[in-house]
Amino acid sequence: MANWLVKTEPDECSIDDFAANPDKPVVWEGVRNYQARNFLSDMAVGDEVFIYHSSCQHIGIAGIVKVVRAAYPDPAQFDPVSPYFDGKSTADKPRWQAVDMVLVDKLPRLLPLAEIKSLPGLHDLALLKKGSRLSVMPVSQAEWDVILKAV
DNA sequence: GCCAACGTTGGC
DNA sequence: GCCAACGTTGGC
Repeated sequence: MANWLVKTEPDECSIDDFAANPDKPVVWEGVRNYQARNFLSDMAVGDEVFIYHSSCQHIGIAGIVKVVRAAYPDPAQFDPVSPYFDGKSTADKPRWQAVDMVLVDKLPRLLPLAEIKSLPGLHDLALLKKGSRLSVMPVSQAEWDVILKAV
């Protein structure tokens, strides 16, 4: 059992998209970075994940979702119409992975980035590392607890 | 819109 | 294998 954080632009997919249809798994596709992909592959069913809204007006952690289907080949990589299409990917040798997730809770308030930065014990969190662009990252139990407590 | 930081590509 | 050029990320 592990915890994670994923970034998303809310215009693309926000916590409200999870909340709008709580029984329908959201396909977390389009991750096109190898390190992030490897973390996706490490996710297990039942793992809980912070949803982080980036590149938007209200930047921060918006809610919690959980994995309901572990990593499988990202369907978008085979779809020529998709912006995530990858011509170098084949069915027997897929490059990219997706997971399915559903809502656990929308946080009662969005926890802003500035506030996350002020919390103790998060120095190792990739989110706060200078220049880090990692979009899928592990969150330790201690880090998870610190963040949750601050909400 | 700016720009620093990063990852990927491709020529050599 | 090196590294310059390029495209992308993402906070401000």
